[in-house]
Amino acid sequence: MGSPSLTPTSYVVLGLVGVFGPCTSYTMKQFVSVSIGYFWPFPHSQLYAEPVRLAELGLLTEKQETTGRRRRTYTLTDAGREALRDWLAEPSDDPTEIRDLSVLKLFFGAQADDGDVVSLARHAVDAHHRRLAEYEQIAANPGIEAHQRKTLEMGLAFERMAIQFWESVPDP
Amino acid sequence: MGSPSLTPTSYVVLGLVGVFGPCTSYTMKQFVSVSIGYFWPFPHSQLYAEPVRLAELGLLTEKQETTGRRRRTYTLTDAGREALRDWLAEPSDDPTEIRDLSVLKLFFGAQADDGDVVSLARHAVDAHHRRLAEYEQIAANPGIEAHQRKTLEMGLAFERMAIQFWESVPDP
DNA sequence: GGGTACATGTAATCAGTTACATGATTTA
DNA sequence: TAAATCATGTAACTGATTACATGTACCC
Repeated sequence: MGSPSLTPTSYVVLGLVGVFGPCTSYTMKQFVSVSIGYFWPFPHSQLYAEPVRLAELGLLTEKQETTGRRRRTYTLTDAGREALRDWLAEPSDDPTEIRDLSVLKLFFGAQADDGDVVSLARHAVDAHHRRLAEYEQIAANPGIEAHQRKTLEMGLAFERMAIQFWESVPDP
Repeated sequence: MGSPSLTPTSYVVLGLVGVFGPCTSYTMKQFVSVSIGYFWPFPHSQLYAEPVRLAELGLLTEKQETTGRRRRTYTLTDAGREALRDWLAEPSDDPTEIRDLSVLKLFFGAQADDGDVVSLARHAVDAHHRRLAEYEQIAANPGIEAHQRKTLEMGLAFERMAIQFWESVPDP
């Protein structure tokens, strides 16, 4: 039982089609760019390639326009909805990966030239401020679904923490 | 100017050889598993494959034992040290990626069965507690280099934040 | 009606992962 | 000396990224 070789990206697609109902890759792309894309980034080409695979596996159905843009609309099958629900039911043990080049550079800071770490920290503070502002703008929309808002709160908390952290770096 | 097509992993290797001086892949592996491996994970095979590439590029030199384990010891060349320093000097604009399957599942929580989100949160609290304990144990060692300790503090701050966050999830 | 931005995809490449495999060393 | 574990690698595969390419709609 269970699903053969679905990646996180697969479930993202299943989840998105679940959220929207029948939709196209572009619809997903738009939504991703202001939501999960912030903490689980991937190129838009995946949103075109992955649904094809999922359709082959019988987890989505595909209907292509015969006219105009000939875009493909995807719909969850029962099997797809079940695969998604199974995945959601199983708590994850994989640890969080925080991939941050600035942190990586900080780690090797002893080998940097004087001043480089300080300017690294300054840039990071700026970047996290900008990111925080983006999140706050998104959060200002009152219509966000509860779980998605919760996720956003994680983002907000992270950015605030990161700002505090990087502000503390230049000091002894 | 600048380096042609070095990945973050490349710089990790350069940085590690810089930290240790001449060393083998296994030495790197050991250190990675209690330091950067926590927030920038990758399989040990990379630590065998990547130095070969870097040696071809002239950024490392390789010396292989002729006897016993025939292990290869790598050393930074001047070009390698310069490439590393250049990279460290340029502040990164790439945003942080927080890859966390639990957060991803939370995001799609509206489509989960009753109770699944709550148990997801419980598992996450546990996992982050365990991770925090590991970090604290590492931090107890007084001999850690300053920048590395700073990085560890980021990890500590993140885990504390994550615990707080996930504890808040089951509630309204 | 021409330019520009939005929209929709495909093909090739490659870094990273998985899986395997064996050699060396320690320990019981 | 057998077994277990540590150490050292390689080969194949593939998901993801990069780069390209073109179609459609809108705006000036």
